[in-house]
Amino acid sequence: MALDYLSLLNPSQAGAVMQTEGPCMIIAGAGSGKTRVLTYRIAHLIEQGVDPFNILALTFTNKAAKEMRARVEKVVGPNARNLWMGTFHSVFAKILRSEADKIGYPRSFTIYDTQDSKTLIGQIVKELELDDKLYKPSLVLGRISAAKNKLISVNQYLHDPAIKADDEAALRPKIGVLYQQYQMRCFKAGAMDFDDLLFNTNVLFKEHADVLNKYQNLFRFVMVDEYQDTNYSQYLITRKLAAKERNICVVGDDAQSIYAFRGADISNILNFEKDYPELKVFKLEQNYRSTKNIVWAANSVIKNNQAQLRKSVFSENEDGTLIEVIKAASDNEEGKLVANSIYEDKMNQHLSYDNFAILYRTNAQSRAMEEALRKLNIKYKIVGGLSFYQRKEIKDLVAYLRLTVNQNDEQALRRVINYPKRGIGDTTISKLITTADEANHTLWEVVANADQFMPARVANPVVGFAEKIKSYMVVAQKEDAFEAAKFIAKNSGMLEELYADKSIEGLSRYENIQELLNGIKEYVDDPEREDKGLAAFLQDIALVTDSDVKDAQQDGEAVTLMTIHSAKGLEFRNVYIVGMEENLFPSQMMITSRADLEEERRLFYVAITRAEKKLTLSYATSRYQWGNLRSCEKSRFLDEIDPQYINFKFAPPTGPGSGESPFQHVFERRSNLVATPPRKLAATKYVAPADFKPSDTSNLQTGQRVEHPKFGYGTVSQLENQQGTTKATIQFEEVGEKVLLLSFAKLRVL
DNA sequence: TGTAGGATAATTTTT
DNA sequence: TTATCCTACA
Repeated sequence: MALDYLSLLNPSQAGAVMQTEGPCMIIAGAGSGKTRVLTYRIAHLIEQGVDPFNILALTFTNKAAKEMRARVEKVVGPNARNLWMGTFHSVFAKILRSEADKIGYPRSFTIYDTQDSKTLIGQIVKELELDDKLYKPSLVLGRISAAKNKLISVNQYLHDPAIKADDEAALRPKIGVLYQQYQMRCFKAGAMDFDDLLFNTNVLFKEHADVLNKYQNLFRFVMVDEYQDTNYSQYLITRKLAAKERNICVVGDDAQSIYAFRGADISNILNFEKDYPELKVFKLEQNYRSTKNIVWAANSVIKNNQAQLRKSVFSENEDGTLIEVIKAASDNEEGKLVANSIYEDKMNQHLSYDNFAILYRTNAQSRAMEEALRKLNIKYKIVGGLSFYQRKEIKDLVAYLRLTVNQNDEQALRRVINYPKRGIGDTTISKLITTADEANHTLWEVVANADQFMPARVANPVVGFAEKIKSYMVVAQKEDAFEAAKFIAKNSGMLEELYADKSIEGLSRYENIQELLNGIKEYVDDPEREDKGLAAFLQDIALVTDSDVKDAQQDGEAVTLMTIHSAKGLEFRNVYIVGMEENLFPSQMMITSRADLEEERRLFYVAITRAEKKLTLSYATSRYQWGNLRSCEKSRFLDEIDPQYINFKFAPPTGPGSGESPFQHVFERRSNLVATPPRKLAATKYVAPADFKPSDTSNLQTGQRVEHPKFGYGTVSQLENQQGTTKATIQFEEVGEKVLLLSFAKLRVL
């Protein structure tokens, strides 16, 4: 069997797979078969007789973990399910769940998401009567988070003169106090934020040698993917776990380090060599993913960085097509040109929309792209952005569930104590909080016994609320997560309230709740699930990101839209990197220091290397920002690509009907012309009649007049049949020529 | 206490 | 442009 997969690997890959004992570092260039090596390495371990329960493999996303588990399973069979595989956060949350009492937290602790943390900080700032302009929650949380990632405790923070000087220089001397208060409130609420999961794991291992010992014996083989993205806290956890057996293998690529803003520290790679002098290093430099042109272009970009481990990534694939650059006059036109290009390539090369990805620096850029894709009836899916679990109605129901599991969860309590309305106002809530503070009770104790602290008239609804929650606790103890959630959704009055709202949003909120319940049902019905309780479910979803959710419900082929950050680790045949403009990419916040700019450049490197066959870059000379037009300059990164890999392509002739001559993908290398705002307001905007009904278009003829709900009236000028689908070219009166697929387009024949 | 409407701020990237 | 926050009034 061993020979079997060795034949699939090149010498350095095989070396890394066979090196199972002792510390090992794999420097893996982009597209060099890193996942394949990790997969076979795990498979190899198992075939050598290592029990999967003794293997810990840490990844950065749930998706990567899931994918790797599936791939290992293909090689070694169902045994792979017993692997400890997951993100740092999910694996250690799981461990903390069984050990939390040792460090003073309840085992059913809540995980605060970023929003909970920010809200709490905002509340503390208010309570301490600090200036909320100065102490913005996101800034304060960033400071706290950075401290935790470096394992700086509240006490250390308060007593460190350097930190003190820093905060005072920034005119924010109270950050330490806020950190202290925040930490205390979280602790009281039985809650940990994302960083606490790692911080407290360190505390646990430090203070309880027996526990550390237990996991050292359990995890005889430790593997870490994307090692360049680990922070100090994560580094220390893995070092401790591997201290005994020293069987640790890390995989990383310094050129792809893009999470320094989250505390990731490239020096972990350098530290690694110091910690394990007997280290074996493997370099994977052959790129199997991309064409030569793409690899060369990427190399020409990254060599502008000073700080990097030298390695030479090369490709033996075909040269491939040159990189195309699209220049657009505005963000909307950029969308249009990209969408057109996707449509053309799909048709000409008989591709599926799954082969395309549009990558951008910020989530806000997705909108222009979406609009353009919708106009051409191109299906797309968005990864990231507002997560399902961040929607209001979902958070509301989840807050009820959280409160049922952990009554001290302050943020959950505040969220639902007066939702649906039960006559508990802000005054009452602040009174409850101050009472709890003064009498040194938890908020829940005061809520449950409100009648002892305030007049009956105000206290009654509060006590009633507490009784409700108590009854949920009973249900949750007897029933599984689904039954409990269903009961709570009904009994809380949430379902009723949402059902009564007949607006479009109201309807979709109601559906979202149903979807959440379906999700819980699925969770409970999973035959391999051991713990079907509410607490386990909540723990699970707290660490789910939307890339995971969206992936699960992919239906049919669609173009993928996402930020470059979330594209890491993925690959697509044709990739579009949009918004190649100064102050956008590189981002305005990242151009002041060399280190930041280099991280931004690595991000560009990551983006380029996602493409297998064709890469297209685009930029706009003007862009809407906060409702008004700003002119933009093309990104410095464009000039860093060696021009020999770029196609200086001129535009196809302007089509009839498009009055504003939008098709100018002229790449002007030396042009410093200031953009002229191109956009004129649409004078008469066509509005579809309310009773618009699409007709059967199977017998459509050229010359016929049609109506489209978005484009208005037009005449069919051309019909074209391609592999069973019919393309219609239509001259619309207001928006000009459009090419529509009849199977998608909603047309009414007049 | 609840609501409506105006003022105001905001866009980096994510577990 | 949009979302959230705050204030004034019922």
